Amino acid sequence: MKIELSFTEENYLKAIFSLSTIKESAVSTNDIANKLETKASSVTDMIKKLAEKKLVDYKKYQGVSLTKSGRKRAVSIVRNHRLWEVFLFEKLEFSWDEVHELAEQLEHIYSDKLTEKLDAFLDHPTHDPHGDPIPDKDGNIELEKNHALATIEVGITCVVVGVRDSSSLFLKFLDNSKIKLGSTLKVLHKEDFDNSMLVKIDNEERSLSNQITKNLFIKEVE
Amino acid sequence: MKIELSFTEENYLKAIFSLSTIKESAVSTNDIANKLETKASSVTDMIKKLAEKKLVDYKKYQGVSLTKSGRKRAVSIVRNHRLWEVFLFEKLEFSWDEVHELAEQLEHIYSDKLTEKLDAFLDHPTHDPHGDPIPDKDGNIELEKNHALATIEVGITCVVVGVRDSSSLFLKFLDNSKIKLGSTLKVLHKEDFDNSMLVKIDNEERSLSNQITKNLFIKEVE
DNA sequence: CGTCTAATTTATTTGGGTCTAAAAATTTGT
DNA sequence: ACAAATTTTTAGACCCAAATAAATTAGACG
Repeated sequence: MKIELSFTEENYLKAIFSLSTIKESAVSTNDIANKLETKASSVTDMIKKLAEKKLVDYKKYQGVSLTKSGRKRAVSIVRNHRLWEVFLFEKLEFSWDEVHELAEQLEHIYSDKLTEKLDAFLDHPTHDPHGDPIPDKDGNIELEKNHALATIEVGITCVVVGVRDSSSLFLKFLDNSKIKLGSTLKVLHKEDFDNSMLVKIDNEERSLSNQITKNLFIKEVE
Repeated sequence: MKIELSFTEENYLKAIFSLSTIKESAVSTNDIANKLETKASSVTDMIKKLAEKKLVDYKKYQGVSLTKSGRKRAVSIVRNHRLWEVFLFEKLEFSWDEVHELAEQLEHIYSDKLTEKLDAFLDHPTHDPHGDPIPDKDGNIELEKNHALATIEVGITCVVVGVRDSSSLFLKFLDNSKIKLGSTLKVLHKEDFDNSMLVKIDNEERSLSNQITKNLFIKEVE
């Protein structure tokens, strides 16, 4: 039923998936090479392999896109990755910045049963500790038009368009902090240590914890 | 600090460790080949690699034994394996016979921190779901003076505390036979002809072949 | 048309692991 | 103690996955 894929093949699928959510159009060889820190020629090779396995659609010089089954596979790896991140963060109390590397390993242990049991154990979480949405078991993934503030790069200016966590506690905090819908803010610095962020709001510099930034939806502005 | 080992190298270490707990003396090339279902010549090759990395002591034709650091590494893999088994069994509710295969994968994800956090999360378990002892973080492992059922005298009552052969085939057999950890059984008769045993389990009389009885660890009760 | 850039092909390399066949060392049987 | 049997080691080759450099080709565009 499910083809055995190597570690590397799975990483290519993931990369193509991630690039194609950003770019919409077919993904170029160079983009992939860039993302995976390898050479374009290597990418072409791998693409051919994946095309043979019907995981990507490939026409020479036209870039690649995932087929239905390729996408399915990619999404399920992402699902795995994010579920493990939740596990590591919530149950094992790893810190925010440690979970990614470990999940990179764990995501490749492929067993549908394991994934579903883990999902149930974690109480069907919808987002990982970085604020990224977890695909459901049918492969549906929340279309994030709205990025969490946590995912934004330094230097970008954006406006608040929503919240993920609508608890009164959180809303009260926002109120006190003078952050509201439509507030404009600019990302000045990201602290690797705890992933807190230094932002400028209303010409004031403020530090926001990851807890905050992953629950604030924003839209980039130019 | 810790050398990167391949999946295969780690499996050789595990195999050597497991064989040397049974045999006490140095482990022979053939035994390893047998256990790993490969050829003796391949084993010699790998042994040399491991010897270069100072993980085993190796003198030609004399068999191998683990060095201090080799043993340490092997034990930590076993520790990992068994902790994951506990996790899968207790938290994710996998059945007894499913956990082994998955743990075979998980054990190779090597991170001291992960192991220790997992250990703490599981509340420092001392035995895995098959009844095998979990080494502590310093690499000490409980010396099991578990007897195999095969060695027990007629008339004695005992409880199942583990298995020697943890193949899924064997575990499945036990499952079908309604024999599980903690099952109480009494030895009614030993058949000299084929060394099979007549035992009483759950008030039912059953005959168990020697193949079975020598792979079932039990503890005597009064 | 000529030029530039991105993509592809080809031929090699590297790393990891295994295997066969033959030689060498060890063990066993008498 | 010595020939026979067995185990272990060598040497050489093989296979696979993946990456690479260098040369070639396709497509875009003034």
